[in-house]
Formats: sequence, C-alpha cells, structure tokens
Amino acid sequence: MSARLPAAERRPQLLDVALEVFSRTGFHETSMNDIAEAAGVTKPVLYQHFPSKRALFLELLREMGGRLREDVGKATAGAAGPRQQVEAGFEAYFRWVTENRGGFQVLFAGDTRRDREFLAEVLKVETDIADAIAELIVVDGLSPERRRLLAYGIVGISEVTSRHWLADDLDLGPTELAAQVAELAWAGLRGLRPA
Amino acid sequence: MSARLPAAERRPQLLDVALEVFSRTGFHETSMNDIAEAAGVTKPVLYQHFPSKRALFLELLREMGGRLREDVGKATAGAAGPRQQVEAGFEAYFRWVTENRGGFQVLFAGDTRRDREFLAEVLKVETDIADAIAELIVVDGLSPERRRLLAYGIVGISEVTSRHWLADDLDLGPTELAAQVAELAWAGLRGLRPA
DNA sequence: CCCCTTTGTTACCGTCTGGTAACCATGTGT
DNA sequence: ACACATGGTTACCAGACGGTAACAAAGGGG
Repeated sequence: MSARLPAAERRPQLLDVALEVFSRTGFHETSMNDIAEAAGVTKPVLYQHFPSKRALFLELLREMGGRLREDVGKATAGAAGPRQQVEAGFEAYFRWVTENRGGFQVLFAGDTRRDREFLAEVLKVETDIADAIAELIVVDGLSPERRRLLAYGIVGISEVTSRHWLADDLDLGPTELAAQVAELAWAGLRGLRPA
Repeated sequence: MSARLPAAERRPQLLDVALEVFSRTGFHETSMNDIAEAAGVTKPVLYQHFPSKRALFLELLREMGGRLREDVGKATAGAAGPRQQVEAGFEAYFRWVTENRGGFQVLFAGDTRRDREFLAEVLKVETDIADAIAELIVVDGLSPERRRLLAYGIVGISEVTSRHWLADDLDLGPTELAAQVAELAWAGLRGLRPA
C-alpha cells in the first residue's frame, strides 16, 4: 500500500505512528499489529527497527520525557527571578503539553506507573522539576524533605490541570493557563509561614 | 488447601485479595489465575462470584472511590470555616490513603485512565472534590471554569504528594502531612488576586 | 543485464489468558 | 443413611499476541 522507505525515514515515521496509537490505546491495549497497520506496514517491519514492544515504548518515553525536561529547564533558566521562573516553567510545561498531547498521555495518563522501567522515565521528569521548585522555597524551618514534598505538590498542580485542560478542551492558551496556575502556585509558596 | 467458605464470606475475601493483587500488578498484568491463587482457590470460584475480570475490577473501583468521596465529604461537612474545610479535607484524604494504600494505587496509579468505564469512577472522585474546592474560591472576576481549573490544581496537589509520600515512605503522619499541604493550598487560594 | 543489498510480506509458532463445561466433595436436614 | 444444595476442582477451548523464519520484490552499481 505505502511506498517503500529507506530506514532513515521509516524509523521516525514508525515512532510517530506508535506514539499516536499508544497515546490513544495505552501500552497494554495496543498490539504491535495495530501500530504496524496504522503505519501501513506489516509487523516484521516494526521488528526490523525495534527489538521489542517494550523497547519501542521505552524509546518514546525517553524521547518525550527528555524533551519536556529540556523545555522546562531552558525556560526557567532564562527567567529573571523566582516568580518569573515559576511562571515561565508552567508556560513551557503547558506549551509542551499542547504541542505533544500524545507525549503527555503516554507519559502521565498511561500504564506507566506499574512498570519499573517505565516509571523511572516518568520519575526523571517529576523529580527534575520538583527539585527545581524545591529550591525556590525559602521559608525557614522546613527540612529538605518537606520542601521536596511541597514541590511535588506543585508538580501535581501542573499534571492534573493539564489533564483537565485537555479532557474538557478549555478555551485557554498555554500562556493564559500558565499565568492563572502560576499565580495559585506562587501565592501558595510565598504564603507559607515559618515553622 | 484452604477451608471451604460460605459465599457470604468468600466474596469479600476475594475482593480483598483482588484489591491487593491488582494494586501490586495493575489490571492488565494481573490474571484471574493470579488472584484465585492468591486467595487459595481456583479460577472458576472467582467466576462464581464475579461475572468477569472487568466487573471485579470495576466493583473495586466503585467501592474504593465511594469510600474516599464519603470520607472527604464527611470531613469537610463537619468543618467550621473554609480554611478548616481545606485542612480537614486533606486530612481525610491522606488518612484514607494510608489506610487504603491498595485502593489508592488501583484508583490513581493504574491503567485507570485508558478505559472509559474505569476512568468514569476516577473522575467521579476528582470532580466531586474539585467542585467542593471550587466553591471555596471567592476571588472576583473568575469564571466558573477557571475556578474549577484551579480546583483541579488543588486535587493534583493531593494526588501527587500522596504518591510521593507512599513511594518514598516519608516519616509523616496523615495529620502532619495535611497541615503542611493545606497551608500550601490555602495560601495559594487566598493569595489569588482579583482579575 | 545481472547481482546483491535493502525493504517488505506471508505464514507460522508457542504461550498466555479470559472464560466455561463437566465433574467431585462436603455437610446438613430429615 | 441418604438426598440435595452448595462449594470447589480438573480439564479444556478459542482467540489474541509477541516474536521469528523463510521468502519475494525492488532498485542501484558494475
């Protein structure tokens, strides 16, 4: 059906299609056949480029997680003060989410949390961001663990608002969304009282 | 191997075992055989009490989700003011999480978000709580949708901090945890500026 | 024009899993 | 002691899925 493609083009195409299918059906409910078919190709072609279903999925997770971390990292690095870091971080996050809906689904709305290797990739993103946030908490009398705990809370805000945003198709751009949510987060962080 | 049990006792036992196994392995990676074996029984016994794997899983979701909603609802209903509602709600939530680790895993760390029916049960919990929180936001100039958006943010805080709490085995009781997190959330909500 | 590499297909295997049919065991009321 | 409802087991089926071996077709360089 589809034209022949050199490996250097076939591989990324397969990754692309796989992301789309996985993001709709999830890891377990997606068969290698489904992916191959969606790519207009047969199963063995898939196995010419990826050694196993897990490996294919993992590669997607790594690529998506890496890009997200990168985007958020760059955005916060280029911000003037802590308040701006929070807002820029959220904006980069939400922008990434709209531009990579599939990636978001695969990373945070999938079966990711049941598998050690899959989970590791998700945690890389979460802890990375949480660590950055933890450094913005300047209140006295808070142990590092508690700082990190609250930082994970902020990460939770972005995850769940993103899901709600996508699912209910809210009429908001990433920038507006970020402004709104950053205000909540920043007010929360700033309003902490010393122990 | 195990003694014979009347149906009225076998059924709850099976539910109990199923929750434990599902919470460790997840829906897809758990076979009916695994559950039967863990209960000291064979597969057909399971099918005498539950029509299908899905039905069994759904019953667990409903039971767990119902209990969580109930606990949080009761706690917030008995609180004096909004600030106390937030804290009492979080405490009930975290208390439920420690006392129902399996339930938490099954509801929020599973393959739940890929299946319409499963997802519906999770959303029942999330929207229920989010709606309650949305009513506590009193800032002028915020549309109901934005209020709900922020409310989902607060829900996100509890979900992700819970995961971090369980995974890293933090040395904190539910009450302390709630106090800490409620402060973050409340400060965030109170600190919102009018548009 | 032919060979050889690259790309793709057909056909298959072994295994696992949800689900069921048919059969045994146990104990209680009469 | 016996019948009968209840609880439990063995053995199996059909389908799906990950993965592979063996083979076909395309196409470019000598």
